Amino acid sequence: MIRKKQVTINDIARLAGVSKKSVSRVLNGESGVSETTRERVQAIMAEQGYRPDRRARALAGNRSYLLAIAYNNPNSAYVLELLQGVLGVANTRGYEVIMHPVDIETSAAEQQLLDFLRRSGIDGLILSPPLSDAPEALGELTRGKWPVARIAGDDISLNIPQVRFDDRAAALAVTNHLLQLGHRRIGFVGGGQDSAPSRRRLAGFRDAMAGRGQDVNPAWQAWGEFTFSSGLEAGRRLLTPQDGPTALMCCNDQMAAGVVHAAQEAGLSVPGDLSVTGFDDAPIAREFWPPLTTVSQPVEAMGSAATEQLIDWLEGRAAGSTVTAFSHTLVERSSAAAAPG
Amino acid sequence: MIRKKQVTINDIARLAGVSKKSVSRVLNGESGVSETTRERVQAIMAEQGYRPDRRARALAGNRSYLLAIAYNNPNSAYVLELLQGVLGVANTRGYEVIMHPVDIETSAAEQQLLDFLRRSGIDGLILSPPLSDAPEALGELTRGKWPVARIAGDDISLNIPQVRFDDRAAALAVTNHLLQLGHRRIGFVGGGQDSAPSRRRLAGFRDAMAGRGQDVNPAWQAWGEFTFSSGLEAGRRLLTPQDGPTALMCCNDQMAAGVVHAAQEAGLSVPGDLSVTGFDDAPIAREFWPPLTTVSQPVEAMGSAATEQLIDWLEGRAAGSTVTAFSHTLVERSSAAAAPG
DNA sequence: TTAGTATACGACACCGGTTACCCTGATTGG
DNA sequence: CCAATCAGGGTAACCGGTGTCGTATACTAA
Repeated sequence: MIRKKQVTINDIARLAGVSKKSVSRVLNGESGVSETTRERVQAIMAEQGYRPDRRARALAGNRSYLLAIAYNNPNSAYVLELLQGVLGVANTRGYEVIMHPVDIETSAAEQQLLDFLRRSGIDGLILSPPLSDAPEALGELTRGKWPVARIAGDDISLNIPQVRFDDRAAALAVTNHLLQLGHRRIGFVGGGQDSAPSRRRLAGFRDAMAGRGQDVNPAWQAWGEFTFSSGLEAGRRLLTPQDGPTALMCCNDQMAAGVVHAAQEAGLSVPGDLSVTGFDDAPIAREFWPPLTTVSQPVEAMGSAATEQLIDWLEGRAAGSTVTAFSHTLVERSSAAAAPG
Repeated sequence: MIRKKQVTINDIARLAGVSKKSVSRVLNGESGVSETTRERVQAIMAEQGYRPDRRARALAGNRSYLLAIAYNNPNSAYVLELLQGVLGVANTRGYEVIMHPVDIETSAAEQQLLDFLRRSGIDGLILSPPLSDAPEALGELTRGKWPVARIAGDDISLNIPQVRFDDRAAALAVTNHLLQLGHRRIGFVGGGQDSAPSRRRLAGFRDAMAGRGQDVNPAWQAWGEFTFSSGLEAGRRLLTPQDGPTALMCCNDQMAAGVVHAAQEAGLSVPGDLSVTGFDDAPIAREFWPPLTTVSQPVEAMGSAATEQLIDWLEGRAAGSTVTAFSHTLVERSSAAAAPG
């Protein structure tokens, strides 16, 4: 195929009247080059539009300039938004990014990821949730011996770069929002009873309720599977003809949508009779009717941060234990309004 | 980072008692090796778990074993499903895949893609819709001079590998479905008036109507932007209190969802009073209520096919003009039912 | 003054494959 | 019987960078 003859390091060296090693030094910002030489070489590189060949660099330097994102999130928009953030910093720092879907049960994920790490020849791996949030899926991977960064809510203070999202605070915020709207009879719809995010969100929910001296009614709690249909079922179970909740906090938008539908089935109007909140700000939150009040994560920024930290670590510019925390934004739409009565 | 000392071609050569060139020949299926030698070498490669180093191969062979997917589709699930198909064949054939989002207006896309092609050092590029379906965005790229494959509905018989989806037949099928349900007053909601898929789908719609001798009523046609809100507006415009359509065929699921909501606003029940069909089988089609009757594309298979053809072409195994056609599957859910009355 | 030590380079091997070219022995055709 | 051909295989250069080490020059310290 048409592969243009590129300018190589040899051309630059010849034009600058120095050895290729010196060009290499300039390229990598190493010391041992005088200021004048450095400038001359840089000028020539710019003039010739020189771009070092990634393949050669990779081979000689025993690296690949390839990063990967491991993902198993059913929310595609989340994955691509994360990718966007990762790509942004990776590309400006000379890396490419490959995607690595993980669709096996988490128990086998560790082995599979270790294998991938060994075979693919990537320089670093970014673990995204929910995979990254399942300790049993990681094990060896997060001991700091592998070039791995992690995006997850929990900070188990591992020796790898981590990006956190404070689920608990986010859940507290939505719940408070409902409380401020006058709701007192508030229920909770979790997803995957064992999932770490759900547990943290439940904790935040309880914090908020406790903060106002409200009891949490176990009869108003249900656990789904993060899907629309499980939300629908949860809604049908929870929305009893009498003594039902006036608001439901759901652990993701799909389930919230299901709950809204269950309410409509039961002849309840949303948000007139029942307020419902989602979580994540997935596309469905916007595309649903009524549009869902929810909380959003700065997903793209989290991707950028993780990548930045990972590359810094790989290149020895920083320790492998950086932790960056991000927080939510409450997105008020129409599925939550003042409590009835 | 822990980078295991890999088995190299030299090790294999030494163990097999041949030159590394011979190992290379075996590796690449070249001739000039006796059957016995070939088998011996292969046995040793297997035994040692030898995997040729992609970087070295890339450097020496002046290739990169990197493919890219250019995408600008707002439907994330579509993009990731495509990726799944692409990854499947790419990986088994020794390639990695990088993602390349394109978010600029199509007029500048061509230059940007050419730039990307030159700078990134990839071996091949897969153009996905809607980008790949906008002739003005491609130009030079699809003249057969660049290592590009295209996934799009139109076959303008270019000299590059192409994968087609027959939008017209799919639209015909959904429309026929509505006709079979007894509908006669059927409207059409397009997206992006100039978009090629919408035009083809309109053609299919007309085919079906003509096939039953039905007129198409221009008052029952509207054009949105492929978004929920534009579907909502279209629905509000079309669903007049009297003399309105009894069914609406929409060009994607988001718009169909918007239309359904408009119907509910207007006091119409779906599918009782109005049947609505979507297109694409996006997640929302399942997550919406009522779940949308729609048509789905074999997206993953299309990704695989495009990749297969592209690699075959790159490796000189096939001509660059292969065209593979795929067709729809009608997904009957609950948003379309028998015509009222 | 002399030795010691940074500083600023260059030479050269090397990363792990591929490409271009050469060599040898056996077979075949005339 | 000899030349041409071909299957089978080896040698060495090369792809475009980086790592290691040697060395000349200038500067510093004793």
